Amino acid sequence: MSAYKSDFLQVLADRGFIHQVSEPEALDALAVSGRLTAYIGFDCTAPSLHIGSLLPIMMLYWLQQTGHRPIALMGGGTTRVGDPSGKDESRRLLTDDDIDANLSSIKRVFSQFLDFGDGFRNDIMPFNRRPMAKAIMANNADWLNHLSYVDFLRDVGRHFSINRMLSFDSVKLRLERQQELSFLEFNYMVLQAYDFVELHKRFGCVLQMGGSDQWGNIVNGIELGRRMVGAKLFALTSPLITTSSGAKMGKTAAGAIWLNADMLSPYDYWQYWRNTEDGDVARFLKLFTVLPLDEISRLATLRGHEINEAKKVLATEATRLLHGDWLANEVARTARRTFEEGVLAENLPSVDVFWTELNQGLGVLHAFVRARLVPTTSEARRRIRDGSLFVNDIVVADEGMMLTQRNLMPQDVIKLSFGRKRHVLLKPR
RNA sequence: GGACGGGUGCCCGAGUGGUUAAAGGGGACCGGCUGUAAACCGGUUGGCUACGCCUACGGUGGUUCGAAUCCAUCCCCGUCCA
Repeated sequence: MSAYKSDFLQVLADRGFIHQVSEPEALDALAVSGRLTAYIGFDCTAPSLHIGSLLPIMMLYWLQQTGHRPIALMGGGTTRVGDPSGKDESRRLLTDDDIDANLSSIKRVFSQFLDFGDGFRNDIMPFNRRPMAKAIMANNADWLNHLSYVDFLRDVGRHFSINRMLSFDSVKLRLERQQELSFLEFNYMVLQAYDFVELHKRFGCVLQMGGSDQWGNIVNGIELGRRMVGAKLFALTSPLITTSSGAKMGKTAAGAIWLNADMLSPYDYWQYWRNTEDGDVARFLKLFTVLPLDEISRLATLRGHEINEAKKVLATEATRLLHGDWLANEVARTARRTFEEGVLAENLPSVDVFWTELNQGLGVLHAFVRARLVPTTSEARRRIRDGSLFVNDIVVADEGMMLTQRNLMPQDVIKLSFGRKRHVLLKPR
């Protein structure tokens, strides 16, 4: 592991955040000599970020914890264009209303990880020798939306070489695969480069971070900064995180692992981390928790069924960061009761039904759809044939089964399960 | 504007008049084994008021007893030409 002099780079390196750094020695020296301002951009393509964005967020977290100043840049402007990097086809364009709605819904999550001066976070890290710098939230719509086209072309566009742009992966891939790349998307990298320069001018930002697929875009920004304002800028990218069996992170039955609680419950979030593959536990502890490294290396020595302890720590710590202490402990307890003690945990995700429905009898097929354990009644039928639906832990044998008050457990709930892991309580009211 | 090729289920991709809700693969999910892991093995993968009905092969209209498959037209994509 390379030895950096700055806490910032050393922590990121130790924890496995670094894929590539431009001019590491110079950046390291800069980080030692004073406070850096660095940014990461986040697109507003969905109403919530998902765990793919967690890695960049953690980089901003460590940046701040090691005494520097993070900027979370909302892509209110760039989302109107659409990043072609790593995509085969262009996404359909989002409306401005969608983007606005997404943006405001995404913003909230950052205050869990960063201190914007609202006093919400107040971590004291041992290596934090400087007073904490307030994080900045910016939105590139503020400068991109009002650009005048010809001025922009003259000031910025003249610094870009089409020849070179064509050689970037994001572009090259599309062309090679004979997938269309619109002029609109082609401009994304220009706008992103311009963001970097703008943030440099506004806030003295000298470093852009991002996923490894952003390297080309970031380097463009460095180049533009040098040409336009003679700035010395830096790039730092994180590795693409896949599970040890090679899959991309963040896919599950229900879809993406969202960070917003209204799109994925803290319980399900905890479960996601709890089900981490053995081979990923140590790596994920370093990336997605803030536990000290010696504690992590201790957990990493666990083998066989003992590694489950480490997974629980991972799940609880990761959930704590996003949802806070109280919820993290609560969902950990719920999981323990459900999976280890085999008793009914009343805090499992639940769905309300009416007493009158139970009086009349509620068909199992519909009950499972209501609980959102299966998407359709057809699916419910298939799953019953598979033997993977359970009512109160008893396999459902008859698709015509009716749920009534007789199915209520002493706690006045009916426990529906899909497979061995996913449970929802039906609560009459 | 012209020529040629193409648009099939979550994705890739077969299929050129009927037995096709559509081969095959990938992905995903469930089950078994286990440790709420991986690997492996098995199953499932359009909807519904369900032994029947409905929707589906870019859109619309047509030919036919019958169309993803044939015809017309429109839209979209790619390659080349202007």
